[in-house]
Amino acid sequence: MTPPTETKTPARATTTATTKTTKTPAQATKAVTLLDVATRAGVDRSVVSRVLRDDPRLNIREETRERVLEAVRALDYRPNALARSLRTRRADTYGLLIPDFGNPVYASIIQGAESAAIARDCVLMTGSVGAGAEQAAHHLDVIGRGRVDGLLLAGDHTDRAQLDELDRRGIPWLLVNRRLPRARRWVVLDDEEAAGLAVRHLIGLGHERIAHVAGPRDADTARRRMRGWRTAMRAAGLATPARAVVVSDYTPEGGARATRELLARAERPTAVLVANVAAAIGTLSAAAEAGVRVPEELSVVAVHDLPLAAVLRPALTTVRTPLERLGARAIELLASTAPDAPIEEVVDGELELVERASTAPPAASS
Amino acid sequence: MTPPTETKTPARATTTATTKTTKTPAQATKAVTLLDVATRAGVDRSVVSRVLRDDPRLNIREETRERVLEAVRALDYRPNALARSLRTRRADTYGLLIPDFGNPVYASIIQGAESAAIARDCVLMTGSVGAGAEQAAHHLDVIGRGRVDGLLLAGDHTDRAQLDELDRRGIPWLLVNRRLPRARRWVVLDDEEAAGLAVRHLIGLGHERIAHVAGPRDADTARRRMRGWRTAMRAAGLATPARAVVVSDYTPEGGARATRELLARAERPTAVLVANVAAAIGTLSAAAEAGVRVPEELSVVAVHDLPLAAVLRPALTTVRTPLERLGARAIELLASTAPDAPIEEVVDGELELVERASTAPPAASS
DNA sequence: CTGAAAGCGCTTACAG
DNA sequence: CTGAAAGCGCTTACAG
Repeated sequence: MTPPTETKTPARATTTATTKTTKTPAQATKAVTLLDVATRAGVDRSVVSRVLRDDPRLNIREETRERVLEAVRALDYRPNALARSLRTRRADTYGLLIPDFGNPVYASIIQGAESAAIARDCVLMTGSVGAGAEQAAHHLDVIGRGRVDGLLLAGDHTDRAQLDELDRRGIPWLLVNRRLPRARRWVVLDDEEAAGLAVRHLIGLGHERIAHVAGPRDADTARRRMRGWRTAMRAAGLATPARAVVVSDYTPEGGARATRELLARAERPTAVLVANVAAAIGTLSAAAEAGVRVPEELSVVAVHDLPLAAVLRPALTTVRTPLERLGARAIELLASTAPDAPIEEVVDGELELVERASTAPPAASS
Repeated sequence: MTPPTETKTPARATTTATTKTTKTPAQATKAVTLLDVATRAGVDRSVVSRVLRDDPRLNIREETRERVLEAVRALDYRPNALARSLRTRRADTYGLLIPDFGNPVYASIIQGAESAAIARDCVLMTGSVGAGAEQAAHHLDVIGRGRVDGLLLAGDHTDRAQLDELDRRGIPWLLVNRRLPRARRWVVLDDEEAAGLAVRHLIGLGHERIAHVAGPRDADTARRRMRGWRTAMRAAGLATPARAVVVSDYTPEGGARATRELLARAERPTAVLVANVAAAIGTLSAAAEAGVRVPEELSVVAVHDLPLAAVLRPALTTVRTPLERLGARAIELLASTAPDAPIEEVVDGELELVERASTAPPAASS
């Protein structure tokens, strides 16, 4: 009705460009809103909203619905997620906390979680906590501000106090790939079976002195893989002396260090199960450095497969684990389970021994 | 004033638990709101808000301010980020799109961007687009719904049409580690210099036949590294024939394939610059497979350093690049630059040749 | 069968 | 110096 007033700004022209003109088409790109769509379609905002969310309690003439959808298309309307979330009290966002983006094992978990989140029309926010506890604090703080509907906790930087804090704030959480005492919400892989599979492969090749480069003492995965090693050894009547085990972390450097220690011991093993593929890279490196030939003098097998494993020298035999499925399953469980209900799940199936060049029968020499 | 009414629900007791009781302390964990804090402190909500954001236009008695802060602490109040964002029209969130979480080069970029976002009290949302274009579409769609204040685009899945779409929606974007024709907002590393540094290292060792395992033809980084290789070669009076170049992608498998091709050619090089560290892993693998000893028969150097490089056999000589700084700088530029202003920045300094075991003088045999 | 209204939890110009 | 009010863009019980 009222035509755009030509605002003449005489003397007091300032540098600020925020003169409120009545719509300047090219500029400003003011976001299209529900009201814009409603106006164009000649209906109320609420009708547009209901059409878009397919409200079953909405009986509308097909013709009107068409008009609404046409307006949505014409204006390329995209509902504002923040406004929607404020109203519905659902952020449609899940958080995932990992130790470090550089760890390729977590890459697969992230990938799985991301796909599952997308499949639910949600968004995944992944943060790393690294070495610095202050980064973890930041993430927990942010998360407390209503930005996520739930939080996946992978990696070792979670303690009981943090879980209590999340409980207090009413934010559902789920431990991924690890457990914690008194925390009855977790989803993990069958680490024990993965380790067992690797050991049985070595035993099948004829090995008897099979060492274990284990993960960190306080890591839940490490304990379960160690148990798998021990159980499989005993089942075959083989000894599991303390000297056959050396503790490492899940990095190449750690694996190298641990392997050096192992190779320096009196009675050298003919084979070794490394608890983690990244550490196993270090094992190969340490063996080469010590002049120990793999697989002739030392067979090496590791838990978790990676594209990288195929391209190492020698190519690394691994146990493939469903890491991506673990991430996806974690989102599904988090999204579909009541916040106070326990979740205790071992992701099933899909363990597979990927035989490459790093394992072979022991040399006849012994 | 009115005491909690004891609601006796006689006959029509249903299963639903949402009987509106006047505060049930233990249960429900209703989020603390601004009003709760205001009520406890005996002031208006607006005062609390201003105290918390340190509004300079607020003159308040020190005593009152104390009371407010005390209430905030006592209730452990955390402002709702969604409500705040809706009002201020700032999501305090930046997006980052990468091709693949499994690529360790991007891990460093993410890490840098994450730290920078945290430093600005913002949140980073990282999504991967992988092979599937539909995942990219999902992310772009989500981003169009007001969830981010700006978007970092790393990786090759961006085309001009997507940028136009973002422009239309008024979402500031910035290309990271790549450029695109007619897209004047990017931040990159000094790829040319990085490649040059590597080549000069090889030349310094006495090499003359220096091949190049290049990146993908359409990758901007690949072109710049190739130019660096060529320029450094010519500056030393060395030839850069077409047969000295072989195209690869930035994966170990691709690097292995390309290197096999290179080694099969008539006149074998004594050294090779691999455009990317991941591809160089494949180069080592292919060399070993072909019985070509590194570095005795072939020196190998790659762009980008990784912890992994130190633990390969032989340990890989690399050019360390400030990837983390690239990610951090990208966030800073995105946050501090007007959406329509051009950004064309080469992250400066910090290139360093990390000499390990994969490079040595050429064998005297030639 | 459709519209008007209230409200999610904030921030911020505006009164008093 | 502090409070009341409007409004960000949605959704959803409630009227008519």
